[in-house]
Amino acid sequence: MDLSKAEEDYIKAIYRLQQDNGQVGTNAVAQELKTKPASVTDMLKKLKLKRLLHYEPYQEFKLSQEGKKVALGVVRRHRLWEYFLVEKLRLGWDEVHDIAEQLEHITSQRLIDKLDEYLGFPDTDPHGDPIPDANGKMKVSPRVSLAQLPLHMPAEVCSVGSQSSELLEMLRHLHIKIGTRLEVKRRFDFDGSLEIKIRNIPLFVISQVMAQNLFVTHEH
Amino acid sequence: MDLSKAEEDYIKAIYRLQQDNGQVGTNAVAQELKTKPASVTDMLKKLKLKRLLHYEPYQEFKLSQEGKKVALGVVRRHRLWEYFLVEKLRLGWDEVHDIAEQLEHITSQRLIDKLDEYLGFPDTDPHGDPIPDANGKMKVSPRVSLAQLPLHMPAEVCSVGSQSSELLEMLRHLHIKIGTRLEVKRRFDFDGSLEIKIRNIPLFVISQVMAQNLFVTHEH
DNA sequence: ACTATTTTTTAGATTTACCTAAAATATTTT
DNA sequence: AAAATATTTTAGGTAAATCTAAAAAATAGT
Repeated sequence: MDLSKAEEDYIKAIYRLQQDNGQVGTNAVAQELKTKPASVTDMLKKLKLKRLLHYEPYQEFKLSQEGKKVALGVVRRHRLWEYFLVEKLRLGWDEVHDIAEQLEHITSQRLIDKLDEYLGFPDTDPHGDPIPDANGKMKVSPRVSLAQLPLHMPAEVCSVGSQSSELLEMLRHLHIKIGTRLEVKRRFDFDGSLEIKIRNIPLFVISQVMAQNLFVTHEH
Repeated sequence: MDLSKAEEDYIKAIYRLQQDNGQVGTNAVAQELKTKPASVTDMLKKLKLKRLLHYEPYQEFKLSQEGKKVALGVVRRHRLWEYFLVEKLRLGWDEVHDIAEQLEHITSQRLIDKLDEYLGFPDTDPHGDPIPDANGKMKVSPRVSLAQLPLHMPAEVCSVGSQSSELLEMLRHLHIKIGTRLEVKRRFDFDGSLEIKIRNIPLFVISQVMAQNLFVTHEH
C-alpha cells in the first residue's frame, strides 16, 4: 500500500497525540497539522477505508495495528535522517526538523536500510528520541524530567520534550545538549525554577518550563 | 519563489530536451513525463505566468533565464544525491536514479550546501554527468562517443548516455564503469559492432547501440 | 433535565494536476 | 495549393486535499 504525504502526516500526528495524551480529537489533529477540523474528518474517513484507523463518526478514533506500523515507519525515517543531518552533515540540531519532515516521506526500503547501516544502526536521534528498528521496535529508556529529579543526584540529559527551534536554540546557549552531565543544586518554591550545576560552568538557574522539557537518566 | 514537484519536473524535462534535441514539443515533454500533451499545455501556461518559460500558443517554447536557473538547481540536487547514494550509502549505480528523483525536490539551500561540502564538492555524478556548482556552472568536459573513437587509441570511460537500469546493469556485467580504461581494437562494418580491449580482460565485442551510449575522454 | 458550549460532521467550493475528446493550427505530401 | 497528417490547444471533467459556513451530536454547567 502506497500512501500520500498527507496520509503519512496525519498518521504520524495521530500517533504522536495518541502516545502523549491518550485520547485524540479532530481539533488536536487539526492544530498539530495546521489545518481545519473539517479536513481532518475527511482524512479520517479515508484512513478508515484503508484500514489504518478505527473510526466511527462522533466517536473516539485510534490507529489500527497496520496504522501503527505505518507511523513507526515514518518516525524511523524521520529520526534516521535527523541523525544523518546532525552527525554527518553537521547541521545544527535546531535546523534539522523541517528538513527531516520532507525526507521522511521518501519511501524506498532499500534506501532506509542502507542509510541505517551507514549510520551504524543508531538507536536514538540527536534529540534523544529512540529510533524504531526495521521491525518497529524501539529502546524506550526510563526517563525522568529534570523537574522531578531529586537534589544533588548526578544525571545525564537524554532527551528534550520538544523539537521547537526556540527551545533548541536556548539549550545551545546554555551549553546543554544530549549527554550533558548535570545536577540540580536547588529548587525554588517561588516559581519552580532550578539551580543547575554543570562541570566547568558556574551555577545557573533555569525555569520550571525548561526543566519540564529536559529529560535525564541517572544511576538509581 | 517556491515550486511544486510537478513544476520542477516539467522544467527539468524541458531543460533536458532543450539540451539534447534543440527544439522541444508538447509531445516530447508528455512522453518524458509519462503524461499527456494536453497536460503539458496546462503547465506551459502556468510556467509562463511564473516567467520561467517563453511561450506563445502554437509556437516554440523555451526556458527563460530564470527557468534555466531552476533547472540547473534541480539537476544539481539530483546529481549530488546520486553521488551520495553511490559513494556513501553504497547503492548500485543502477538503483539510485529513482531515489534521487524524489530527493531532488527537497528544497533547503542549507541542506544542499552542507551535502555538497560533505561529499567534497564533487564535479561529476556516478554516471559521469557534471554537477552544476552553487552558481549553476558545470565543467563540461569534451567527450566522444565510443562509436567515434579511432582504433587503438587508449581512452577512459567518462559517462554514459542514459540512466536506464538495463544499460547500467549490462555495463556492470561487462565490467565497464566510469574510469575504465579501454581501447577499440576493431570496428565491424556489418553491424557497427566494436571489439574492445580492457586491461586484464580478453577481447570482447559490444554492439553499436552500446557504443553510442558510452562516452570517453582521451589524450589527443 | 435542560440549556449552553464545544466538538465533529456535512455540504458545497476551490486549487492543483491530471484526464479525454474535439477543435484549431501547423506541417507535410501529393 | 489543396488534402492529409501531426501537433497543439480548448473545453469540460475527475481526484486529492484543502477551505468556510452551517448542521448535528456530544459534553458540560446549572
